[in-house]
Amino acid sequence: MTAEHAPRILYQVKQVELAVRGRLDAVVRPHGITVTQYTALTVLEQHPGMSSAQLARHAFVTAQAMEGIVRALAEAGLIERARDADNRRRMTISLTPAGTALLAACRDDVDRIEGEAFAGLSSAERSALGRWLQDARRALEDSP
Amino acid sequence: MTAEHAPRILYQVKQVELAVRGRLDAVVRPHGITVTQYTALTVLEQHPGMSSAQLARHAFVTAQAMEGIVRALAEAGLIERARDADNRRRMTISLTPAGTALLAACRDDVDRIEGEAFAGLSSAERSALGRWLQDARRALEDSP
DNA sequence: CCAATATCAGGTAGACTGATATGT
DNA sequence: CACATATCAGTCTACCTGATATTG
Repeated sequence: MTAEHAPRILYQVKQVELAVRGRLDAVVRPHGITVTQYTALTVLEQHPGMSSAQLARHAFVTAQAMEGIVRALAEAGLIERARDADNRRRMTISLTPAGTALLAACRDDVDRIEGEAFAGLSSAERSALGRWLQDARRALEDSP
Repeated sequence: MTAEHAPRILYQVKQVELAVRGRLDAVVRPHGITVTQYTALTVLEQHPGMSSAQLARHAFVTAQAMEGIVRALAEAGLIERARDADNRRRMTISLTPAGTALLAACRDDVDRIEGEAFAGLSSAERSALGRWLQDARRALEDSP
């Protein structure tokens, strides 16, 4: 007889991410960007002045992969790059007004998706969930 | 003054998934498959006899996208397809011994990654986390 | 005839490795 | 000279849309 393996938490994380991706795509696509590009934009909103290389490390991808995403956002006029005065090999990235406006235009829809996903959770439970996920990310980025 | 937006739980889910993907890639790549292919294999392990179309719905992708993944797994000799006797337009998929062996060979490494990610959580907390994520997936798949 | 399934064909996005240029 | 950053080029995987054939 075969042992019943309980689904791994890692697997369930991926499943939620897959389900979210489709919903998020429907929200951001009409604005002309992809989910990956949207995510980069939200990181820049929280951390203005990041470089492409920093964004890449943050997303666990190579500098080259992030380059393409950043270029697409720049060509769409959603971000601007400028040489860092202190470190002239670096390009700091900031949102343009159009980039800020795009994020604002998506916010309610994204909040609605999050509301649906975690409708059954209390405020305290949501805090715990957020904290556990944040700890998981940190644990995984520190160890390799 | 700018309001501080607490990072969304959806965002944190994606961050964990990104962090996991890199680690998982290092585990499965030496076996000649990608993370996406590995995930499909684990679904088939839990649900033997699924069709490609069912796998596609499960992963929130089109039948065509899953087709490519399934074909790659079949060409690698990790799965087998057979016409469903009851419904001859369907191809039911099952793991080959090589597919089962590959999953077994990865299991400890994947368990180790999960252990690192959620090292700080008690058994009860892990259960709660798994349940909340499962509920989130269901809520998102039911609503669209 | 319509719905589901499998599959072919072509296109795009995002990931990789490798190579190059430049600034610290 | 070593290292970090930005970027070009080529390739692969995983998505997508559209079209076709078969079965229920």
